[in-house]
Formats: sequence, C-alpha cells, structure tokens
Amino acid sequence: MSSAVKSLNSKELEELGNNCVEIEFNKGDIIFKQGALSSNIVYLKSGLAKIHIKGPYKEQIISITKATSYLGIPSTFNDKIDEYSATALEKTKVCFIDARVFKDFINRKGGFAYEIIIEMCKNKINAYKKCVNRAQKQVHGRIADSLLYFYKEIYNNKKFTLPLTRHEFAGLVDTSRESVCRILSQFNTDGIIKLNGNKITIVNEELLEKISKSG
DNA sequence: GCATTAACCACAG
DNA sequence: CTGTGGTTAATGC
Repeated sequence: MSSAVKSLNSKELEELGNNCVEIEFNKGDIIFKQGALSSNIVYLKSGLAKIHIKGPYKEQIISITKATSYLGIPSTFNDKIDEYSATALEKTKVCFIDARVFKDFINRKGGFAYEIIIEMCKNKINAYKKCVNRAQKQVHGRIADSLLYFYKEIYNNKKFTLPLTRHEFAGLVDTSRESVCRILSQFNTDGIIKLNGNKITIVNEELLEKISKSG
C-alpha cells in the first residue's frame, strides 16, 4: 500500500480495489511499452523494474525502481501514450489502476494528492541529479555511483546480484558495454569489489564512495 | 608532442 | 552474452 493510498477511507479503498487489476510478471517481461496506449496508473507492488526509453541510437535505462512505487504516473496524466517502457527485472507484482478513479481521488482528496505530489517531486529531483552526474562524471564515477545505488537503495546489502546484463548496465550509466566490463574487472583486481559473474560484493566502500564523488 | 579517456571493432570463450 | 586487446579520436597538460 502506498502512502497515498493510506490516506483513503475504507469506502474509497473498495472503490480503488474495484478498479484495479493485479498481475504478476516474470524477469524480462515487459510491463508496458513506449508508444502503447494506456489509461492506467501502474503501481509496483513488489519486485524490481527498469524504466527505459528508446533513443535515436540505443536503449537508455532511465532508472531502476524497487517496490513499492508508481511506475506510470507522468505519462498517463499528460498523454494517452506511454512515453517510456517498463520491464520487470525479477518476479514482480504490479497493479494497474484505472486513471479515472485515480484522478477522481486527486480531485476529492487533498491528502491523497499531496502524497502523489511528494512522490513525483522525489522522482524529479532524482532525475535532475542523474542528469548532472551523467553529464559531468566520467565512467568510473558513474559506475561507482550505480554500484552504491544498488547496494544502498535497492538491496541494502553489500552483496548482491546485478539484475542487468553488461549491455543493460552500459545503458544505465551511458557508456559502452566494453567499458563496463573493463571497469568492473578493474574494480575487482583493485580489491574495491568482488566480482563473480553478476554477483558483486562491495569490499571497499570508502574508496568506491570516493570514486563516485570525484568522478 | 605526450598522456589520458573512452568508444568502436574484432575475435574468442 | 562477456572479456580482452588493438586502434583511434578527442581533450588536456
């Protein structure tokens, strides 16, 4: 349950439940696709998903999002067509909520709208930060950033399995597949991380932090 | 000039 | 799909 939904009373919850469908996705399943028609708010109930956009040359990963969160607010309110895609990175449960009901709640319930606005602001700030980092840090820093992000924001564990291929990881930090390979194995030989296929353990957090900050 | 960074290509597991 | 090595273009001392 999102903090916005918590502000609803039981009758409103019932109304939401009647206009909501829950679906389970497996790793690699597309939750919704850029260009498709959608009139749903998409809420990630459990699991992990990536948000990505097809650019003129390649697929760019915009963000990795952990439950619980909304995946589909911005595109659905402005536009009937999804501006981006979402794909499940692991077994994932998703609720599709009728946008009309959602709009109705926003109009009627200040508390509900307030929580939604907060979530959107957070997303926006993150997007701005990501934009600056991508533009000003060099590849080592961006990769260090992402590793710390997975450790702190997603898994809360220094030991985790990358849910992405090297190619996807490259799309996330805006570099080439080869650079990802090289830098990860360099971090490995330098004793900053322990690398075993997609299994990563962060060994020297301070140094990784330093690389992330200094770019 | 020379060094560094990182993309592109190619080829092998 | 990954890992590496060589090459190359851009940028910065």
